[in-house]
Amino acid sequence: MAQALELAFKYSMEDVLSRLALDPLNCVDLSNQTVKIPIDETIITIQSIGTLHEPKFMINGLETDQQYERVLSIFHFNRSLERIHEHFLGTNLHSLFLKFEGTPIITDFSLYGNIIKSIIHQQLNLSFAKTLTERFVHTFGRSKEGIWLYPAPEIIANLEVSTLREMQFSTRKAEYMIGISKAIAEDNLNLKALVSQSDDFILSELIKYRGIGPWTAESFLLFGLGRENLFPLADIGLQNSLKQLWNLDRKPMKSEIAPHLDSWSPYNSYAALYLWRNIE
DNA sequence: GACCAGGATTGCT
DNA sequence: AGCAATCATGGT
Repeated sequence: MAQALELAFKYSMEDVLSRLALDPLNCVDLSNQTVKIPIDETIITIQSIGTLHEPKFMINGLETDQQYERVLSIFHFNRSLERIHEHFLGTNLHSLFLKFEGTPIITDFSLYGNIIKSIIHQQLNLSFAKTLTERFVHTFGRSKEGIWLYPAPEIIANLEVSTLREMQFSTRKAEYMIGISKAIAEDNLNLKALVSQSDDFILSELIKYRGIGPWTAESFLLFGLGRENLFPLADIGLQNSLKQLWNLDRKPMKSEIAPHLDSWSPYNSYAALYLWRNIE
C-alpha cells in the first residue's frame, strides 16, 4: 500500500536523510532520497519527492493506520516547524535557524535502542561509539530486509559481562547495559508506559537505574520521545558547538550556558539539535 | 605520549 | 552538596 503525503510547512528531508546517513545502521539511499525504517516487524520505505518549500513524500509498505501514525510521529510530519523557526529568529541562534531551516527532530525507531545507544555513547568519541554500536547490533540484533534491528532486551539481559568486555565495552558499561536490559525484560521498567508522563517524572524515574544519568535520560526524552524542551548541558558536543559559535577559546561552562535556556524555551531541544547540526 | 571523548558512579571531604 | 578519581580505548 502506497501513501502520498504533502506538508504545509517547510521541511528539509534532505537534511533528515543526511543526518540519518551518519548512522551506518540506518538504511538510507541518498541518490533516491529514500530511507527504510523498521516499525515493529514491518519495514516502511519513505521517499522524498518534494522540496524544502513543498515537501512531498511517498510512503510504501504500510499495513495499518497505526504504522502510518508512527511514521508521522517519528519524522514529526505532523508538527509544524513554523512557530519554532519564528521563535528562534528572535534569539541569539537566529543564524543557525536560517542555515538549517526546516530541520525537524527525528525520533529513534526503538525506545530500547535509544537507551542502549546512549549508554554506549557515554563519554566516548563519536567514531569509536559508532563502531561499538554497530558491533553490538551486528552481534546481538538481527537483520530484516537489509535493516539491522536492535536485539530484544531479553537477549542482553542474559549476557555475561565478560562477553561484552571481549567486544571492547568497559566492565561498567557492560554492567549498565545488562542491568537495564534485565529491568526492562522483567518489566520493572516499561519504557512505552513512560510516554504519557511528564518530562520531570520520566527523568526522575530513569535516573534511578545504574548507568542512566541526566544526559542519558534527557537524550531519551529528546530522541526517544521527541520532547521539545531539553538541552543536555553535560553534552560535550553542545559545549564545543557553543564554543565555536561564540568564538570562545575554551568550552563554555554549564553556568554560562544555562542563562540562555529561558530565551530558547519552550524549544530547547531544537536549540540543541541545530547546535549539533552545526558541528557535524 | 599526552589529552580528550554526545558521562556516570563511587568515595572522599 | 561538591569535587576528584576511575573507567577502556580510539582519535587527534
